[in-house]
Amino acid sequence: MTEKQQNILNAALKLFATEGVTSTSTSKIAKSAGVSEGLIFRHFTNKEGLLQAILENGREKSDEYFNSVMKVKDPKERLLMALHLPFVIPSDEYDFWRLIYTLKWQRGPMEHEGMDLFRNSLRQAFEELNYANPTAEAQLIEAIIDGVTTEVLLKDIYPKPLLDCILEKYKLK
Amino acid sequence: MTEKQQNILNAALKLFATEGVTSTSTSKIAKSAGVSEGLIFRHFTNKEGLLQAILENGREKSDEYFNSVMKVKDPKERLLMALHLPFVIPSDEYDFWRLIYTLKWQRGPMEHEGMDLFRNSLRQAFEELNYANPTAEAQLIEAIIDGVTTEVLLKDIYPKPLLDCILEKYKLK
DNA sequence: TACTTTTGTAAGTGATTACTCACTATAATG
DNA sequence: CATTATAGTGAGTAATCACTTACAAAAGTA
Repeated sequence: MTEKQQNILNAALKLFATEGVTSTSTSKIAKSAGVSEGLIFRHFTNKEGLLQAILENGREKSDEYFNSVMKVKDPKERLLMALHLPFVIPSDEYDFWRLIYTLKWQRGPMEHEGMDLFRNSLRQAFEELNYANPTAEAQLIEAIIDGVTTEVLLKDIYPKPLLDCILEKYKLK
Repeated sequence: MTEKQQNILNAALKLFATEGVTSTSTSKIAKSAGVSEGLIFRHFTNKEGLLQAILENGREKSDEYFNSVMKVKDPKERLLMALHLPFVIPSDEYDFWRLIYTLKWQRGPMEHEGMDLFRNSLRQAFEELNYANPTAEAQLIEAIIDGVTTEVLLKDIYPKPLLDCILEKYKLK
């Protein structure tokens, strides 16, 4: 991976996240990355290929988050870990997650293998805790993580009081 | 409002919601609405004007939802009403709400007057119920409505078990 | 009926789009 | 050193973009 190749990826991620994929032209990316427009196509075939490269690049990060939750054995601890997720995203990853959340509405939610394992591990935690409807509970906690992450990415909030409210609902405090 | 004018609004809403605003060309809208492309500009000045017309058109709907919650006096009943919101959206409004949720990431969340009143009425309900941090609680319930609405709009879920889980967390059952 | 306003169209406009091509500079390899 | 593969450029391409303009049909109004 050359330096210019990295510049392209960085510039494209920032532009895709802030202005949207279709509103970002390849010429704008090239200008922002300080390379010729042709180089984008040499390295990434086309605009879609560039987007996919960004997505693959970030998938490793997201898998780490999911794994850090799944490896926790104690069910209560695992839920605690899951509910912390929105608050442990480092701000230099915000652009990537904004991109993910934007793409959801045009291309559907990301549904790779790791995501399924994550969902199952949550459901299993609720089963072990004898919740009445573990599947629905897993769906809800996913929705909460989703909604809270949206708040974190779009507004600037005070994490602590919000997290306290969440944990109280699940009696994890 | 002519029939063709309505056709344009309907076609544009559907295309904007499913493919995104910037990926939808005015010629595509015209073709889908069965009118000449020029008519779009006669009636709505430009593409942005068309989007604004759609948004104003839908604001009445959203205000009705918020008002139906705010007019409830009893705080528990009001929270109950608010948490029902994601499940009372009729499916013929899905396109509009998908559009709203998409735009959030490019143009920021919609922040009109009615939204502020809604937020305050939720905070006040938590105050009356003597919650420790009403502001954070209002933020959380907003995030939950947001996340659950996302699930409703993007996946097909069973509303009842999910709603049950939510109400149990707030001891509203 | 005569006149004005509104609604609608078809054929344009220049600018921008994603992408290609011919070519050069650099680096790796035998 | 000679050869070959890779990295990089800049000037193209046709297609599409949002939008305009000139003009006709329709509808309202006196």
